[in-house]
Amino acid sequence: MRRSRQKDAILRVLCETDSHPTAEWIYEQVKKEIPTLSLGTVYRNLRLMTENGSVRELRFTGEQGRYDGNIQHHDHFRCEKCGRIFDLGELLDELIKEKVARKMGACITGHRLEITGTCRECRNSKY
Amino acid sequence: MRRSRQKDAILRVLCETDSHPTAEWIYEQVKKEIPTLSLGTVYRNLRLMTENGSVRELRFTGEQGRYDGNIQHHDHFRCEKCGRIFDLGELLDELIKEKVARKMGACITGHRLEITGTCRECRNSKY
DNA sequence: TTATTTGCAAATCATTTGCCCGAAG
DNA sequence: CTTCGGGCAAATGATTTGCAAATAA
Repeated sequence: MRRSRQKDAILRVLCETDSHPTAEWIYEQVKKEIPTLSLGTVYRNLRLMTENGSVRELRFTGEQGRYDGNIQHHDHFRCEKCGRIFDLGELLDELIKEKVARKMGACITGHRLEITGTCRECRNSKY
Repeated sequence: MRRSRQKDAILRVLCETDSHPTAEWIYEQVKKEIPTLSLGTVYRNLRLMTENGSVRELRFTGEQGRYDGNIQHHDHFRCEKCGRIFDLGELLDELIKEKVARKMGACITGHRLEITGTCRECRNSKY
């Protein structure tokens, strides 16, 4: 994969935020710096980076795809009111995975865990 | 929500399988019985039933949406080779959720957990 | 009767692709 | 040079929607 100004900028923007943005949002940000940028390029590069492991793709319930610059495994909390996604550490312990592996005769390579609820702010907001 | 022949058939087909089918697959099955059925009706009704809680929508992998007639909470194992989705019991224990709730000041309403790997059959297949 | 649901086709929306041109190595 | 990446616009594929006709209550 050849390097480019747009790839650099996309990855930088993604890594500088902790907001798990959509491709669209990244596009808007990078456009400020490279006005000729096209949305297709953002999708293309996010996909390439996901494939080579520089980026993680999150795909929650029915919504648009979101991206995470933090590739270390971690689980997520999604607030059902405001839609924000927060990082949690790795919650699922190895014992559970081993238990599943044994019971199913399967070989486990990963997991995705999303906890949902209402975040502190939304609980405290008036409406 | 008014009852209808197509709603009954859709729900029956979904509950009779354990294959976590797509809307398309359900459509093919029900079409055998109601040849005039349209795909739009399947989508429309699956959505209504998801909203009123008769059906569960699975949407983890970026793939097409899948539906589950078993509405009791349970987690899933997805084989990355054959793509099949197997049911697991409820794996995530309450303690973990409480810990998250306390740390985040959030109120937890649910979770989705998908474990991925290679199932027994695929491990044993030659290719 | 009359309110809902259906079937159909057109519309949406996120994402991907084809193509030709400009840039990277 | 020569190959790969970018911009653009058109294509795709899943899902949703608008509407007139059909059906459940």
